Parts: sequence; structure tokens; C-alpha cells
Amino acid sequence: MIRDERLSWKEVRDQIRAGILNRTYAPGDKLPRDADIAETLGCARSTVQRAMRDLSDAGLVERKRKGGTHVRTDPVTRATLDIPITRREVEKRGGVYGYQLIDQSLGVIPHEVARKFEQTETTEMMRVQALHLADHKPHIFEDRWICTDTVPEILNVDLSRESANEWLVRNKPYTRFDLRFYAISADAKIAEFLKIERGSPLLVIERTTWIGTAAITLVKAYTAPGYEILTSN
Amino acid sequence: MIRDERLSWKEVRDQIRAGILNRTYAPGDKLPRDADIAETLGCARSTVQRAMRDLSDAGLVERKRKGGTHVRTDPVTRATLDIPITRREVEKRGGVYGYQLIDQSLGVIPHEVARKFEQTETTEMMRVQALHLADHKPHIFEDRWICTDTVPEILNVDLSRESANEWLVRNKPYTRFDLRFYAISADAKIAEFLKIERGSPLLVIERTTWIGTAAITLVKAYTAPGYEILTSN
DNA sequence: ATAATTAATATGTAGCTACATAATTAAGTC
DNA sequence: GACTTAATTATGTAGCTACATATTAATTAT
Repeated sequence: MIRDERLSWKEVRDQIRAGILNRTYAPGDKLPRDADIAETLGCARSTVQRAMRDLSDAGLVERKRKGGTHVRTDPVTRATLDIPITRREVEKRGGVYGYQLIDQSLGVIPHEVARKFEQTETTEMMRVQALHLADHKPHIFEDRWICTDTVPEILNVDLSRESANEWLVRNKPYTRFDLRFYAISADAKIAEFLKIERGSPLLVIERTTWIGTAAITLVKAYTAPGYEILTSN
Repeated sequence: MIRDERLSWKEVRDQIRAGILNRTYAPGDKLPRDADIAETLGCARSTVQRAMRDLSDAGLVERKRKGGTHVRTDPVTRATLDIPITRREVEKRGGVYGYQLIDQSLGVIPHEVARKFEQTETTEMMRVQALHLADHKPHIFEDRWICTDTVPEILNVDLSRESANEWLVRNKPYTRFDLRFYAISADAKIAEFLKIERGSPLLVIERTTWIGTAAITLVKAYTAPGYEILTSN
């Protein structure tokens, strides 16, 4: 308890950040070298490095070898989002989760899908449409394409029992993904599935995943009205 | 160039990750101690630590002192979002940025706003409504409350010249924030400002910021149709 | 002058040691 | 047996050294 003789990297980080916030170091300014800061504060360079990495991760400063550390000129709000599998999301809120397969078929992907997979040719993939329920009410309608070349096993999975969302996340981990949020107006079909009025505003979560460069799946999740995405901070 | 005798922490991370992905270590499983992994792979414990911290940050594993490292049972998609100031966002896309103050007034905040600021009483704050333009067309309509207790300087800022968005980000850095995305249907007022049809689906970005526990601002940014939020991976 | 090469420099990484901290487990104690 | 206390243990942090890497700055060659 009577320690605090040595500075922790968090204290160092906070001091540097304070210097940035109070304009000792203004946007664009160059900060002293790690070694100099270490000497000034009386700690090891490795401690300053740790602190700097955190500030760099948070988007506050930019570091370059030989170039030194600069305060970023265009501050950004950097947020972390956790998108769980839908079952977890519902259950964590204390709701009862339900799942319902609507349709499953093979077909040639539209150009738009090929583009999002970053591939040039349109190939045949599996299309899966399903409904996630929360407390027996429609929660998310998902429209998904699964690459049967990359994930041939999916052909033998009974998707009426287990959601593709869950099966893929558990059995086919991705190495890269792309997320996109936007709002649309519910068309007749989606309105019917979600049991809402046509024209209702919906938040869509679109996710594309790959293993290396091989496409896995592209899913558009049409969330029921009132759905919100929150940051995890 | 003939190095690669020593393992880098990224190689270590990738090996551990591979072990998780190929089910050598299934969800819920306990991983060996850092020291043991280090010995197995022939590197220092600090290198394993670095690798583990990365996996932990990515949400793949959970680490606890004495408890050890476990593969997370509920995989999440952890994404990082960068939300720049609106000017930057428009300019980065090569567009011409414009700004227009619509209304500025003092008033008592609604209960909903007080709740989002996590404070119990409703106090008086400044309300600012403004329009951000991209290529001379409405891009984002923002409806903002600014806490004049925390940010009294705002009373002397000419918000017809400079957007509150920009002024705050440059002059009043926050220490904590909250982000929320959802979709709404444009009401008459918003439709008029954004020059769109009433009932159009809109993506709303809502952000609350604090310095310590003191409220700074709450802004609802109503984005024009077609607006998308993308991850930065 | 311009281009190519070399030196200088700040950050990044790897390895080591020592100790701090948080949890869990084991050992006592009533 | 229930509760408290102490030992154990795995991760976390701080400090040090040495070298790697990327860039910029200086120097030399054309």
C-alpha cells in the first residue's frame, strides 16, 4: 500500500494524456522521445512505451520510427463494439431465445454479394433465411449467403435445428471480417417476417467474413424496430 | 534477413490462435501457463504475455490471475469503429463540407436526456440544432444538448461559424463516452431539414460524453438516407 | 543539382530478472 | 462444519539490456 514509488504505465499514460488535453502538446505537436519522457518522469523507457502504445491504440497519438510521436490532428472517437451471437444477446437480456428456419436453397449470388466478398465472379452459394425470436416475438430476420466452396460441411448441417449464425461461429472461425450498419425501410417480405408494418425503419447489420481470402459468409441482419447497438465501454 | 531464429509475439499469437481455431483448445478450455507455452515454443514468457494480451484484447481468451487463461465460451465479433468529426468524414471522401446553424437556445433538459447523462435532476443546458452538408446537400442533422455548467465557454462561441461538434472535440476532450446506433423514421421536422420525404428510414448516431462524471454533451446525429457506418479493419 | 549511398535516430521487439497483485487452495481455528 | 488466515500460483508490471526496423538526415558519387 505504501508503494507508489515507481510509476505505473497507466500513470505515465494519464500524465501524457493530461498534457495533450491541456494543450501542453497541441494537435500536430511532436512529443519528446520516449527516453526523454522516461528520464523526466523517472521511469524506464519500457514503461513509457507501454503507455504510448495505449495512447496510440486509442487514436490520440501517432507514432513513427525515427519520426517520433505526434499528437493526432484529427481526433476520432474510437469505439469498440462487441457483437455476440444472437442467442447470447437475447439470453443475456433475460429473454427466451427462439429460432426458425424460413428458407434454404442453392443459387448463384447476385453481383452485389460477389462484390462484397471482393471476388470477381459470381458463383453458386447457399442462401439461408431465418428468424431469431426473443420472447417468442420476431427479433432479427437474417438473410445469409454461405460459400459452399469454403464451407462444404454446411451442406450436411440441419439448419432447421441450429442457426447458421451459431454453427458458423462455432465451427468456422473467420480471420477477417467487415461490418456495416445502415437503416432501411421494411419491404413487404421483411415486414411480414418481423410482423411489423411495411415501411418501418429498420437497423441493418451486415457482416462479411473470410478465412484468409476465401469467402465464408455474408449476412444481412434486419433487426426489429427498437433495436439498438451500444458500445461496450 | 536470415533471422527468424527468435519467435515474434505475432507468430506466437498466431500459433495460439490456430490452436484455438482448430479445436486443440476448445471454447471453455484452459490453456497452458504462459511459462509453459514459452518453454514449448522456445521463447521468453514476456513474448507469450504480449501475444496473450492481444488475444485477450480481441476477445478470444479470458485471463485471470492465478486462474489462468481460458478460451472464451461465447465468441463475439469485436470491432473497432472510428467516428471522425463530420468535416473530416466529408472531406476524406473528397466532398465539399458545409455547415449551417439552425437554432441555439437555453432550456431545461427533458428527463430522457438527464437519464442518458446519468444524472437525476433536470438542469438547464444549451440546445443546438445544426446541419452538416456534403457537396451542398444535407448530410447530417444534429440535435445537441451541451452542459453549460461543465462547458461555460460554449456561451461565448459563435456557433454559426464553427460547429459545436468541432469546437467541443478540439476544446473539450472527454474522458468517457457512450455510443448508440438505431434507426428511426424521419418526422416532419427532420424530413424538412434533410430535404427528404417524411417517413424515410434514418440511421441515428447518438453520443454522450463526460469529463469524469460531469456531463459534456449529448448529440443525436440524424444521418441522411444511404449513410453507412463501416468498421475500420 | 540530382541521385544513390550511408549514417543517425526514435520507435519496436525479444530476452532476462524481480517483484506485485489477484485468486484460489490449503491449513488452521473456533 | 463454517469461518478465517496463510500459502500457493498464474498473470501483470517495472526495470534493464541488446538489437531490429523504419525513416529521416547527411554524405558522397554522378
